[in-house]
Amino acid sequence: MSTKHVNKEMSDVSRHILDVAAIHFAEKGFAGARVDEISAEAGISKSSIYYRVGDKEALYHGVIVHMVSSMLEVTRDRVQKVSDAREKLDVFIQTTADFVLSCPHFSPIMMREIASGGANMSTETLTAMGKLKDYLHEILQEGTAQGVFRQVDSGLVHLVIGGAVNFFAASTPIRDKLIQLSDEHECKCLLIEKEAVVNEISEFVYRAVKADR
Amino acid sequence: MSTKHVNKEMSDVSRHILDVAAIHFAEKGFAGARVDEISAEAGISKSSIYYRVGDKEALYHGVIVHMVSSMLEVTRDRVQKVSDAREKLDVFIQTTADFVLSCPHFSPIMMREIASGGANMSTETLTAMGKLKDYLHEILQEGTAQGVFRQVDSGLVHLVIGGAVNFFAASTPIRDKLIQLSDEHECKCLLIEKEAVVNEISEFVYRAVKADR
Amino acid sequence: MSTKHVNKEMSDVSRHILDVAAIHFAEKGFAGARVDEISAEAGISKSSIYYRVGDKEALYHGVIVHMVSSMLEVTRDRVQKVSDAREKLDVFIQTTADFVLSCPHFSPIMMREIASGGANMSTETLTAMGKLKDYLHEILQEGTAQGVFRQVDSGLVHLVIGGAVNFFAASTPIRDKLIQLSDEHECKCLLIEKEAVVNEISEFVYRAVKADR
Amino acid sequence: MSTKHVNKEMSDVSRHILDVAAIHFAEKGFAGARVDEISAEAGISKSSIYYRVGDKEALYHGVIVHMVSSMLEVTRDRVQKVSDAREKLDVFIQTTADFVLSCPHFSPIMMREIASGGANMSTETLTAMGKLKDYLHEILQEGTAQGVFRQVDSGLVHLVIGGAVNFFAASTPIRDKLIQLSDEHECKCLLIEKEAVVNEISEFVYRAVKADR
DNA sequence: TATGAATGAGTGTTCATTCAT
DNA sequence: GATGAATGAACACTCATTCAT
Repeated sequence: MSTKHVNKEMSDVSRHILDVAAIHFAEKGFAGARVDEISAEAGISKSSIYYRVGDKEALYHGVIVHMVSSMLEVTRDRVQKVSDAREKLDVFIQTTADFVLSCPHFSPIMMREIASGGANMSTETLTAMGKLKDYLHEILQEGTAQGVFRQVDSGLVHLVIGGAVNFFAASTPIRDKLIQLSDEHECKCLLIEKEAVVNEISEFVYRAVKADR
Repeated sequence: MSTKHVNKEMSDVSRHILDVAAIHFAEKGFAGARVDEISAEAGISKSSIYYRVGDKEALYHGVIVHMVSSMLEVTRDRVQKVSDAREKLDVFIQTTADFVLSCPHFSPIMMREIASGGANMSTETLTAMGKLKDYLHEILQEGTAQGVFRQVDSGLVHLVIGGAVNFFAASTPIRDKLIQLSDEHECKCLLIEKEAVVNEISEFVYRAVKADR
Repeated sequence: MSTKHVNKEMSDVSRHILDVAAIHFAEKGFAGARVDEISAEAGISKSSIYYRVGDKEALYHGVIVHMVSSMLEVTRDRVQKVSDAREKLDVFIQTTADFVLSCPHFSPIMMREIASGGANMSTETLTAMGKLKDYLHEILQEGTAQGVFRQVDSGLVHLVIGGAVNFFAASTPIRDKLIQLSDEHECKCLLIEKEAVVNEISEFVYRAVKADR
Repeated sequence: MSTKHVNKEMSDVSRHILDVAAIHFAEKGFAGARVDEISAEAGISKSSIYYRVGDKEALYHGVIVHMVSSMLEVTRDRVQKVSDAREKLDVFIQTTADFVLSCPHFSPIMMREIASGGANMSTETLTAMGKLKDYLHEILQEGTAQGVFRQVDSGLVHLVIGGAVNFFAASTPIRDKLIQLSDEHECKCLLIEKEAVVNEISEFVYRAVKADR
């Protein structure tokens, strides 16, 4: 892998390339994505992609690093603005969900990455993900100290939140297909209204972690 | 795609090929898996794979169909054996988790499949997955009718269970890497003992769906 | 580099591929040769070249190893047949020249290889070349012991023989161009009749190494 | 090919570019050399190389023309200073050797050029090389007239001198490798002391061409 | 039934060259 | 004069697939 312009501010062209690349990596995965297609869709020659960003691997890492660091930044900013533990948990979940839902490439890429055992994850990315888990850990610990949350494993909660939010975000096309297949019984679920679902997940998690009384 | 021997009993050789293929599809995804490598590892010539199973896509579908139908079968069998709604929910989660954890290729393959929007999922597979969701729907409806569960969206619960269990199963390598990176603070989570985690997830879900009083 | 069929008898197809490759490596060098052109000229698909022989580097090594080992074998056979030191020296030179002149790819490939400092020469090849030098060393030592040759450095003699023979073999096209350029004065040299040149070189070397009286 | 500034005095910058280029062409050949690398090592932008010197071919010709014309000039100057035929021959060989050994790029480039049949040699270069051969021809003719040299083909002698000197100069790295491979028997050759080798070659050639009595 | 051999259509990557500034 | 940016045209190499045996 070669990475270029690493410490410089990223140019608009590079940003555009990475945005297009993100779509392709999300839809087809690293191995399935085609540099030709990315270049064609970005309206930039293949050689220019190599000139600007580097090889396919650099493209992939550029996409992931940008996503994860953005998420980390957004989450930190928004969680810091509230003080109540329960509210913090809600904000954490809402922020996670907002980010994942507003950036449709995030879930597919992350889920594939997890599926491959983080084979292509840099330490940088892993550290950023670890920080996110640490935020949640602090929130839960604070809530437990205040008696609003029960003693609960933060890793597990993170798993549930991440799992639910990412599965929800990524499974939209599959759910659509499932709905079309089962026309006999009405769709009994609200999984269409995104906002409602996120609120439900938040409520769901709160109920699961709140102190027994 | 060509599929051969679809309705025949699958031979031991074909079974072996699909087992090896599952490992490769799980580790590298459809695009990343190599027919050469599968053939080499299975100890069967590439041409024989084409003769026995079909092309790469047939191989992939063979793997998925087998997995999903196995899961469906196992879940139905075990859920039928209990009668109490709460217990059924627990059995549903335990069975899901047992299956996912005992078949390490399941989560990676499914997560990639979801990430790609079910691009390679046959109607057969989708129907099977829909049935699984229906089981859960019935369990929850029964519990709600009995007053032990609150009114809750079954799609959402399915999402949470699937998300948590699959993320847990698939994220083991990444969690290991994260632990190695953060040696300063003790690992504060129990995410190592599989059985305990599954119980926690079950408890977690029960708390989230149980009736308010 | 990947090498295939290493220990097997080389098939006719592989032999043919290497023969064509030799021409291209001789004319254009390793970097300048094109696998596409070799494949086209050999009438064999590019993929088949990779299937049979391996990558470009394997192709190159295949060519070199075959040449050097052939030369070693031929030289040993022919030198063994004579007993007189002077005659041996003559046979050594004649054999070297015969081989180099009958295999027109040898000189260009060897000269480029020497020019690049043996960057692509395997130990196998180097050892074979070393053996050749050892043969000459023995011949000269024997002659010196018998009083027919003066005390002379075998490395130097090898250099002179190799240099002259290879320069002669490889410089034919350049000499032709030079002759065309200088039409005013008759070509004063006999460098057209190969056999005569080789005899001259042999005579030349003998005069240079023969004992003073 | 485009050549610029051909008739102008060459600037220091262009001289520097050609010097760096010479190293790369010597080490990797025309096809193997990289304009990027030359530009990077010369500390001059690629575009500037095109602006100053021209394309890759112009770079190559610039290097060769400079080398050959330098050699021609040096040889003429030094040969003119002596009058005795034998001494002239010695000076010719010494000058050739001095030039080749002091300019380490000469032999590799020339040997590759010969190997490729002079495919990239301009008439200018060929003429210069022809002149060199003519000098030698005159020297030998003079010596023959004076009865100190036997009747000998000047082309052949040129071949032997050129072959020996260039092979000696270019084969240093390979000889080093050969020496490392054969540690059991002492290195029986003096091919390490450059000056001695050149004297040996001169002696060698003299013995080969001197009149029989 | 089984496979070695062969290959077409990609696939990521390189590199000499150009051009606007 | 000088160069960063951009790219077309290769280029080595891969891989799923086929077919004669």
